[in-house]
Amino acid sequence: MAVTIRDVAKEANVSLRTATRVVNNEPHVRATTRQLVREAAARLGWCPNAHARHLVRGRTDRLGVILPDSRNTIFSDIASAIEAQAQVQSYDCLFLHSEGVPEREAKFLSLAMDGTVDGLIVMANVLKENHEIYTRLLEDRIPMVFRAGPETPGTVDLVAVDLEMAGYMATRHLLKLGHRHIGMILQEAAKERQTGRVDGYTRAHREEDICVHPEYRIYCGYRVKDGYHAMRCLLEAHPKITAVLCHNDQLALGSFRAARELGRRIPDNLAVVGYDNIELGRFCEVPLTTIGYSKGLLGQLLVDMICRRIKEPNHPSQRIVLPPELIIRESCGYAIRR
Amino acid sequence: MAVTIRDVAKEANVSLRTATRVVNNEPHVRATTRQLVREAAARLGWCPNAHARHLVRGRTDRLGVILPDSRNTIFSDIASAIEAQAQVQSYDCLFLHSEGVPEREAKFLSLAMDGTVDGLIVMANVLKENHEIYTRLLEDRIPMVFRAGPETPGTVDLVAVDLEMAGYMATRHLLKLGHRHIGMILQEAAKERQTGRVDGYTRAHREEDICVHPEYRIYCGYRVKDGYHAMRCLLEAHPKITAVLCHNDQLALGSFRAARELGRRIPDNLAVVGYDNIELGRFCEVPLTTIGYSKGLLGQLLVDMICRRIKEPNHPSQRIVLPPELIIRESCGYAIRR
DNA sequence: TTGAAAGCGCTAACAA
DNA sequence: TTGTTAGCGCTTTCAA
Repeated sequence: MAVTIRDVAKEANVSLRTATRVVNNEPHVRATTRQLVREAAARLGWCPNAHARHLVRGRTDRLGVILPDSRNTIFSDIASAIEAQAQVQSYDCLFLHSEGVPEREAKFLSLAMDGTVDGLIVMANVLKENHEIYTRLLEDRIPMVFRAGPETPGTVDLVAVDLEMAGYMATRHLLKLGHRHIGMILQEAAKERQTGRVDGYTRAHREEDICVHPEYRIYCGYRVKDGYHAMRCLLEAHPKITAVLCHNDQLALGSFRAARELGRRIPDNLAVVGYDNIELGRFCEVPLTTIGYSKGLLGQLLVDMICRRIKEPNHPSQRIVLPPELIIRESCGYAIRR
Repeated sequence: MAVTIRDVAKEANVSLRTATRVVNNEPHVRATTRQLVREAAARLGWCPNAHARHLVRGRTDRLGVILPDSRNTIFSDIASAIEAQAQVQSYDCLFLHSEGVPEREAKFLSLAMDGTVDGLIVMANVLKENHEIYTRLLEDRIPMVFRAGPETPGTVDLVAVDLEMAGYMATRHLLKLGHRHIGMILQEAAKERQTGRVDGYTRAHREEDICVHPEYRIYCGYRVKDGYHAMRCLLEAHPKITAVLCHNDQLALGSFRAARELGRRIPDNLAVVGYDNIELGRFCEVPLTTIGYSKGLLGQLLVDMICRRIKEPNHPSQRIVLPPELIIRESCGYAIRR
């Protein structure tokens, strides 16, 4: 069967202890002995068994990162940032895509319980179906940090973007451009837990004494096609709408085709604002005006938090809120004629 | 510390053996005893240690899937198909994104060596830097299957799409529409190992006795922005070009903005064809004409192959080639005026 | 139907 | 500098 470190020790005529010393780069081994063991390992093609190692060490130096949607590239961007910082902290990452399926998310959560990973970074969309499991994990002091809306309840480690401010900035931008009928395409899954965007939208309207139309809000899924259908419904139901705020860039991009099919031209007679600042938004035919935030900082904070939680399980929990930034490109055009 | 199955056995006043029988749903346990153990486990909040279990079992029932680019949604689609079939075969999947970085790919390959996964599905873009490692893995009979071009050498399990046919179909479509100056935006990384598209392109031209311009081919990276830059370069260098074949949809979508910046309107005076049939291609402003293939079948075959390889390490290797399909939408418009 | 005990491959406390 | 040995938490052979 597979060659073990015992075989290597035997081959090199040293004890098991010496062999492990060598393969783990521990000191107190004569250089010649070290060489001997190295050669034996290479000759036999020895490869350490991860399970044995993790079992005895009681840790894996591995982080699990639960992502909601593998098709939305914003999560790839954040994942990159997480991975970069994890490397700094000497951790490997396992990226896990729940795709909005509770059973999948639950399975990933069990990876923390069964020791496959040392801790979990959970990116948004905590599924309420798994609420019990989360509670249990938290009670069991399994290291976890969340990326979520600032309004998330509970005492957990968390980093968020100021969604109220994001909604406010985007809305104010549109109002200043002269828009008076601004729709919102929002994500159903975040309806209850992320009210920030709507709050900001409302505040911007109030500030200008402009009436808010709740019927201009439509809730949908998170896929590209959902953005398409949402835009169609919204525009067909409320043709007065001249601008739309989208929950994220993916939905915004999906909505472009619907606008065109209904005879709308972006930005000539329809303005669209996204959220996330994904790469494709810069390169689509009409570059997307959007809300951005520092993905690098987000990833870094998430990793640093989980690492601290792993090292100090009793450290008081912490929440950090990141500022959003309005990125003006072309999808809102210039001020509309009144 | 953590509660072990020993603790559970003690709590239930049974032996270790009986406890494992219960937690693994083995027969030969009296119903009342079973119940006793279950309750004890629940009371103690016992959770099996994955490493211990995998160590002794010698397997994990887990597959590693190496993907080249987390930002290209085609891989999300194929990953979904893989995961679905893996579930049928009772395997879990770990999705690993190499992002074109040799070190990352190498690290993932080691997951098969160290027993973290039972086998590996490698999606395209095998990095030549890791050629040695691949050779070693193959020699060590680590279960691996590849998704690659049909022209990939060696005796390995592999499933491919007929790229020559894909290139032929796309080119012929454009030629029939009247295009005579057809550019190609190709992926640098696949330049040497995937010549199929170019072969098909050439064949279609020959068939019509139309001259092939090698200078109409440009090679670039795989990101959206690479598609943008490639299209700019290509069109600026060769304004005669009226149609462009892209290595994949992601690149095609990235190229749209470049065309617009150069005063080209798709499809009015520029036709674009992609490859992969990603969701966004249906919903961008001008839906993308592209080459598709059965992602479901691709994923299924990949999984079935790796499972067979795991069960029968000495089974003769197999290669399967899937047929491509031309999906006509709007990005090529109608026949151009000559 | 139940249990005692060996051992998966590795690390690390302790001894020499 | 090197070696002996006891586990990590689990599965499984064999015996009762």
